[in-house]
Amino acid sequence: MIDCLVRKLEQHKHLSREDQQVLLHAPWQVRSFGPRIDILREAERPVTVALLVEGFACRYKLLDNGKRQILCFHVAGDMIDLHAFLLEEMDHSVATLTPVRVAFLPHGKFAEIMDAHPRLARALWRDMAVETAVLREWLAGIGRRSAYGRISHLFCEVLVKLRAAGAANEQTCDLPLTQAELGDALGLSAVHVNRVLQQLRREGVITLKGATLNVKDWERLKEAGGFDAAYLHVPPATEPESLSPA
Amino acid sequence: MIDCLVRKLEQHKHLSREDQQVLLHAPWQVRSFGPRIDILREAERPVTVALLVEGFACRYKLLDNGKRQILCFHVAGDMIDLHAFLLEEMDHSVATLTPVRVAFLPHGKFAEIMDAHPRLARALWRDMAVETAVLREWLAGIGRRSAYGRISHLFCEVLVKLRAAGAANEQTCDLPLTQAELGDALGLSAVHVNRVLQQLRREGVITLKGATLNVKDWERLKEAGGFDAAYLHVPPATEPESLSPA
DNA sequence: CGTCGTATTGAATGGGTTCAAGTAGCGTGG
DNA sequence: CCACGCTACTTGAACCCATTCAATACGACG
Repeated sequence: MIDCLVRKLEQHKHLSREDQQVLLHAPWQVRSFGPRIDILREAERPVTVALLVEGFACRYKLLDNGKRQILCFHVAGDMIDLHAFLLEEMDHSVATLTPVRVAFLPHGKFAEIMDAHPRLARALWRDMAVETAVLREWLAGIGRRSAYGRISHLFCEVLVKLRAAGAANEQTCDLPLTQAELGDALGLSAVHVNRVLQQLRREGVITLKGATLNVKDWERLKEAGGFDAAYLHVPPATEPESLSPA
Repeated sequence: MIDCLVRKLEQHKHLSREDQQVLLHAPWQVRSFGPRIDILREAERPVTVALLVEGFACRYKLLDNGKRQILCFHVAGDMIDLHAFLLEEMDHSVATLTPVRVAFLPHGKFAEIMDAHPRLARALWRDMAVETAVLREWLAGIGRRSAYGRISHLFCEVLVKLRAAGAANEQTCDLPLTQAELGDALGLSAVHVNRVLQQLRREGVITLKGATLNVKDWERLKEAGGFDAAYLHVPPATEPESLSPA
């Protein structure tokens, strides 16, 4: 169960048997949550670290003007509150999208492991750096791309990330988001998301039905979003270069 | 010289004498750069870590549509390429704004220090988490705030950050940015930045002349930007709550 | 004193929002 | 099994914030 984390960390660098064991056998406590539920709220001070082991979640911020910005999406294997471990207080919230299961581990225990296993600490640190790299790409996209480009880019990102996590095939993956949520993630209104989606469908680039995204023309989508997977820092083998060009 | 880093790290938690010494006496190599120069470019693979010891710099991304997005600003005491240490390859560029001095340390040496001094590693890790927190706030601002709000918010942030770094007084600080650069940071056109600045001046909220920002009405600016300093995770004492309310 | 970069101004355009109404899909209870 | 009600999705029209283009002013500096 915890091995979704081990698997992810190992994608980049092999972990020693000991490092793996210490993670797997730590006293994690697993809890389940329904969909669209806050797991952590801004200004909270968690006493545990949390690992998403199943389902989809997202970070978000509520602004004083009543609007919401989704900051990133999380899938199984992601640590969702390392920030609070390092900074004490949450400066944003984390909510579920689908039903999820989350494994918790007390800060003290986690700190012990980190201090005693620098390799493991480094791997988690690196993982956080990847998350930050994605955040930077989002910033660039929201700041400087058109709605059409942003949506295309997000779809590229999701497909590559889920393929790397082994949770998607060639051109299809889960995307359990309403159009309003897509808007909140991309800095757009739900109405405009709707119109752009229709355009993408009309052009035969994608299909989006229920919670399933189907990329029918990868090259076109990539082009539309100006997508270059480098910032995701996934092993090249897992990139979908091999997708049917039409 | 390197103590700008030590000072920053100590703001949060005291470092042992040994931790301090190991940082201060590492074999740093200092180099100077002129203004508006790239220090690191996207796709590069640096073999050192870099610490900004004097001047202002920024990260940025160039998009395929020719536009630029500035991702964050850096001041003395900031590590500017920990990402490349963790991820190998730069996924964005770092450029100077003013003339700067940068201290370099080989990755190998840095890795040794990190592995041998978990406390120090944790402090740097924490520092990176703060940078990420700021990035999230930028994302929320660009995604969901008006131009007027974004500019106000940025000015609040800069003032608080520089005050915390001891590089600003009550209401005045350096801001060595052209309006075009402000636009690139905020996802706005230079023309519109200009118009909003004039409005802020007209309203008597700020003054911005050359490279100097003067906040004449902190409360008003804070209100306009919906600013709440929590995300900066600076010690409360350094926040400018005490500013003249008019 | 000319020149180059930065700041300023005006007018026209447009991408995206907002508001409002209508439709489709789906689980629930009668 | 159907009516109900919810939520998500869709569509149209009016509006507006911000962009773009283009011209002008300013100011520092050689």
